[in-house]
Amino acid sequence: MNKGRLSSFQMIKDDLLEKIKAGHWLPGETIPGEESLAVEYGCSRMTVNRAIRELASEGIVERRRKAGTRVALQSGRSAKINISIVRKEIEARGATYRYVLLENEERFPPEGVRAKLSMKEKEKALHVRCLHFADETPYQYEDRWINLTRVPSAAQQSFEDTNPNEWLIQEEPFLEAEHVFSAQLADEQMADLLNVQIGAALFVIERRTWQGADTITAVKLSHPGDSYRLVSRG
Amino acid sequence: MNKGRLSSFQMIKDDLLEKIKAGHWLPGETIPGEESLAVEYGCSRMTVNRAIRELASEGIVERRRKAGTRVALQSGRSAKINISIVRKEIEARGATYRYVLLENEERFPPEGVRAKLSMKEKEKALHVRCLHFADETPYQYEDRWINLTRVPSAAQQSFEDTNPNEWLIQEEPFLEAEHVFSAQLADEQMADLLNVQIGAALFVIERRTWQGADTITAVKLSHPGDSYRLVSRG
DNA sequence: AATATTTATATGTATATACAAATAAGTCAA
DNA sequence: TTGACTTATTTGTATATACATATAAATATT
Repeated sequence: MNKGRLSSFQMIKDDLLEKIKAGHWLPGETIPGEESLAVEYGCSRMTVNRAIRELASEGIVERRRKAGTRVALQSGRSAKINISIVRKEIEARGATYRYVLLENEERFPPEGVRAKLSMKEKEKALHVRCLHFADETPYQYEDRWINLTRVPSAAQQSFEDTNPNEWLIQEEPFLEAEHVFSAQLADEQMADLLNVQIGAALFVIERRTWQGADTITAVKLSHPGDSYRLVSRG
Repeated sequence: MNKGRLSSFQMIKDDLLEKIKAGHWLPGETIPGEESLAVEYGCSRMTVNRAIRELASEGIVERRRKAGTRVALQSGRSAKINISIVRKEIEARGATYRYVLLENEERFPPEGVRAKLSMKEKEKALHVRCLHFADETPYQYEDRWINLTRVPSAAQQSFEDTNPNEWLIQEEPFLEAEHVFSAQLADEQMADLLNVQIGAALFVIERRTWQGADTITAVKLSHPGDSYRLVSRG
């Protein structure tokens, strides 16, 4: 009954989480039912319901009607990574951001890209390549293809001032994406662009972004591997 | 009023999300208040409240008392990565899993590791090193330190049959973790272990897991970069 | 004009009640 | 023993009501 400053469902949620983490109920074990917890906490079932429902949505517990609520078994672990806008990423490190456009041309995409963008043959896509600097050190090389059928307005963009990354997020804010992370070696071109030795390790992120059935853009982001660290907590 | 099969708050949530994605309300714009949406959908305010509250917890909208609810400005994207048990990862590729233990010794950890495990000086930790094979090809090299103060039972484990990865998940199921992903080059030792050229690209995951104040284990997982792909959707 | 105070309003939470839906467990029939 | 059916229990959702709280906007004060 709202004894502290936090709302009551939040207190209950915290208390349950603490007990679960402390091993009061082990993974797989069933925790008491809503009714009984409501009595224990001196509140209504709805309040307990909300607390547990939120724990369930966070993957801490699993619920099933009639069977009750049990502590989730962690079969693997999931890490949530935030890939923010490059500029912000760089600025967050306290470095100065600079951006250089290398190419902005309508081209017939190579086979692989055409497949990724699910485009018809003999259709042009926009090829944008650019470099993002942190304090004048190359930080990320961006090689992007944009589906012009889906985003025709991209053709009018110069991308001189606004980088394609930020422009697209502005233009198409709610997209689904798939990321592939890998380690690759720098070839001559990459070494030149990122100012590293040929054969240096690169941390590569490939991202495909779509909405509904339409793929909007496919991009390959390459970073010098010794300086790039993708961190995730949880 | 529950017109379809889905519950009403879910329908409202879906409908709002669809409208937001379609650009009915642009990022930064305020959507109608709960009261007014309740009238529109012919339901109670509480039902609308739940729909919008969930959208807020998913980062789609932002709410402020008196000011109302507005469509969130998308500042970046977040990707959820699932790092499952190595064995399962390998088996999911249709390959046969094999595991070889290389070392299992109590040792004084080097400075860096001692700091990570937040251990006192002159305290031993368990050093376990092993290799995970996919179809007889080296897939992952695991270099792990386990805090024996926190997990004393690890000292009794041979890790001959069960690998430390799975054993720890079993033993200490509820953990918090931090991951760092990076690209590195194979040195002589790595090249030998993973059967790659010296100077090959490695995809490296460093993970620290803890519970409360106690760090339980710190592990470095190295994979041949050209064969390892970490995929995430969302 | 700048600052402090008040007011109005949208969201946030708590609770009681009612019914829906899934399903574990128990019962009965073949 | 097996499978079909029933029932009892637990969670899931909807709603009305009441009050709490943050804060934008309006008003008063200096």
